[in-house]
Amino acid sequence: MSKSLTKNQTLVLDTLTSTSKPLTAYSLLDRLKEHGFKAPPQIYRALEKLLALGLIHKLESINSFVACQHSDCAHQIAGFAICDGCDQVSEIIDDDLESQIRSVAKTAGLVPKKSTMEIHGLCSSCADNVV
Amino acid sequence: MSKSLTKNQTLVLDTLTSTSKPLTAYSLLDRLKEHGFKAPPQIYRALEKLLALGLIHKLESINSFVACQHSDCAHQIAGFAICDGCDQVSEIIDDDLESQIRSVAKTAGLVPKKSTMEIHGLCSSCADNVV
DNA sequence: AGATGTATGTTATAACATAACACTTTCAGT
DNA sequence: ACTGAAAGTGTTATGTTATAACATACATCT
Repeated sequence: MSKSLTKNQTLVLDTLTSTSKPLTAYSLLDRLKEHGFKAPPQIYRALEKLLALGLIHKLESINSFVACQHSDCAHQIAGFAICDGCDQVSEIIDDDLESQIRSVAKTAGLVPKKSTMEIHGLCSSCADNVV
Repeated sequence: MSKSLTKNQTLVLDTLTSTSKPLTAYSLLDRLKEHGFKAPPQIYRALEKLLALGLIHKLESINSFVACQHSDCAHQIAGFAICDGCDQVSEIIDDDLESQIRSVAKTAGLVPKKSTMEIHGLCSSCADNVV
């Protein structure tokens, strides 16, 4: 059995999982104050661990965190499609994308360790509403 | 001739161009204090304009800015290979990458507006030195 | 029990970014 | 050249995101 999560880690993960939208560290802190959280390091330490376990992802372009939408992403390369209208995020895992990233890294002579790909735009329903 | 840049914009762009490594807004501010810059908004406003003109890029994963390496990046879609050892950055523009991004966006039902792709790792010389 | 490794609570501060206001410069249209 | 709109600047203050540092607690192994 894999290592179980601590109370704080579980609370943070559950909050992200049940929200389905990306949350910032400080909005997590707000939501978890009723559970005794008081200061940013409590949140950031839980996030750090969850990231290392591949259970969540950080969206660098919006300084926010989302639960992984797949079972276990620890070593996968994912792309994210982020709707700027409703904040909904889709996580895309795709062999072509992964090989594309490796190929770009190779072009640059880089041994890749970690990558982020984030696409911003409007989802179909938000695009319809703007007109 | 395209619109010319203001003094502040030129100073910021020249600093980025002559450095060839990514700089944060605050390190730009430090370097430009001798030219009369005194407060963050002066830097951020210049950066904002240069971004809009496609003359620089923001690397979201390290909160830093680099000059565009493709003299006039009308391309909105670029990938960046970032060496965590020496901070050197390569900007990659590649038709396959671009179509890959469009395809990922389409999978997610997103009309893409802007995308970021940043790959972290070690360049060949840094990888050799670690051993 | 003692040693080790990890997690936690807490205070303080560092690092990144923008709001708001007053003033100046630029430049197209009359 | 005048003028009004748009863009740029200087400045102060503040908001937002993230980590350093230190003390304490708790679990696990020998």
